[in-house]
Amino acid sequence: MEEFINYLLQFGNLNQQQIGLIKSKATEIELHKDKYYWEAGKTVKQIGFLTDGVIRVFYYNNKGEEITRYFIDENHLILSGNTVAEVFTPSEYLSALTDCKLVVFSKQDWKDLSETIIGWDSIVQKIITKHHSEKITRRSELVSQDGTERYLDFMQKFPTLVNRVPLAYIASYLGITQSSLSRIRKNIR
Amino acid sequence: MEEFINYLLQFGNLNQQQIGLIKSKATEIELHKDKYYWEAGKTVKQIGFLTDGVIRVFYYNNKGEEITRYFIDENHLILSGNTVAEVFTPSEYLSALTDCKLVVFSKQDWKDLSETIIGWDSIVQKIITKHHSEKITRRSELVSQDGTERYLDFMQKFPTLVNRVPLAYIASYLGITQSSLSRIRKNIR
DNA sequence: GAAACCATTTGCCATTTGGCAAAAAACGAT
DNA sequence: ATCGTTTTTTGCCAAATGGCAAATGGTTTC
Repeated sequence: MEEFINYLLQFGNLNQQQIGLIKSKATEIELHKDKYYWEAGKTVKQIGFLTDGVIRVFYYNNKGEEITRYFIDENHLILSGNTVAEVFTPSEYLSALTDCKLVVFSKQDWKDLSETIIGWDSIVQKIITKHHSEKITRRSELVSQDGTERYLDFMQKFPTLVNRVPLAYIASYLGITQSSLSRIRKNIR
Repeated sequence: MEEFINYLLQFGNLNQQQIGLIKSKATEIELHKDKYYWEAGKTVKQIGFLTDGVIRVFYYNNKGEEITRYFIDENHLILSGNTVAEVFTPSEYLSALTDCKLVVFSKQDWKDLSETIIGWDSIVQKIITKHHSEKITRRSELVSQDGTERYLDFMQKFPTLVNRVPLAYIASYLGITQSSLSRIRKNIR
C-alpha cells in the first residue's frame, strides 16, 4: 500500500487527508499464478496497482498464436487506455506469471477519487502518458533489431524479469521463436 | 481549418464561441518537402495539426542508422507526449515527406485554450490517448510478423501512403532492408 | 535529348531465423 | 530418490533476410 502512495507522489502532491481517502478506498488482493486479471471480452470492473509479482499481457494473432505484448512488474498501475470509460472490455489477456499482490479500486471509488481530489486526474494522466511512451519506445525499438539485440535489450531493460519469466514468453515478446532465443542465449555466453 | 474543427468535434462538443476562439488563435502554415518540423534537441514551440501532406518521424539508433518510427498523414495532431510541459525538446526528427499544410498554435495560445474552454483538456487527452494506443498496437504487431506480413499490413493500414512514400522509408519503418522489401514486393504481385 | 541524379530492383552469397521433433535439463510432488 | 511434467536446448534442413554492389528505371535540369 505504501508503495502505491509513494508511486503516486512521484507524479504530484497529495496531503494527508487525500492519502487517507485513497487508502480508505483501496483493497489489497492476491492473484495466484496463472490466474487471469483481465480476460478479452470480459468487462473490467477495477483499477489495480501491482505491488508484487509479474503479469503478462498477451493476445492471439490471426494464426492463433499467443503474442506477448508486454510484461507488467512491481509498482505499475494497471488500467485501461481510457480511464474514465464506464465500461471497458479488453481485447487482451492479463495473466499472473507469479503469485501477485495488488491494490485495487472499484471503478466507482476511482471515480470518487477523481471527483474529490484536486489534481487526481492530472496525476493519473501523467502515469498513463508515461506508460504509453515507454511501451511505444520499447516495442518500436524491437522492430529494427535482430534477435540478439532484442534479447540483450530485454535483459537490460527488464533485469528483474529475465530469471522469473519462462523463455517461451520472452521469445513471444521479442517476436522470435523459442528455439531461436535458446540459440541466441548460447551464443551470448 | 475546418478539418481541424471537425476533427476536434469527434472527441467532444464545442459551441460557436469556443470554435471562434480556437480559430482566432490558429495560424495556417506551409512546410515544404524535406523541411524539418521538429529536430532532436531543438525546443518545440508550437502545437500543430496536419491538414495536408505526410510527415515522417525518425531517430538514429546506436549504429547511426535512421529508423522511421512512424508516419503522420492528414488530419493528425502533432504534439509532444506531455502537452502541458512548458519546454519540450524532442529526441526525434519530424520531416516533411511532401509539401505540407498545418494549422499551428503557439504554446501560450494552446494554454489559453486549455484555461478558457471547459472540456478542452479532456478532448486533447482523448486524442493523445487514441494516438498512443494506435502506435502501440501498430508497432507491437510488427514485432511478431515477418517481412511480407509487415508490408501487407502496412498497405492495409496506410493505403494512402504506399504510393507517396519512398520505399526506403517504408522499409525502415517496417524494420527490414530496402532490398528485402523490394523482393517482398516482387513476390506479392 | 543528354547528363546527372535519385529510387528501385537484382544477383550473389553469408548469416539468421523458422519449423519440427527429439533429447536433455530442471522442477515438483509423492 | 523416483516418476511425471514442464522447460530449455539441440539437430537438421528449409526459408527468409542481410550486406554489398551493380544494373535498371524514372525524373529533373539544362
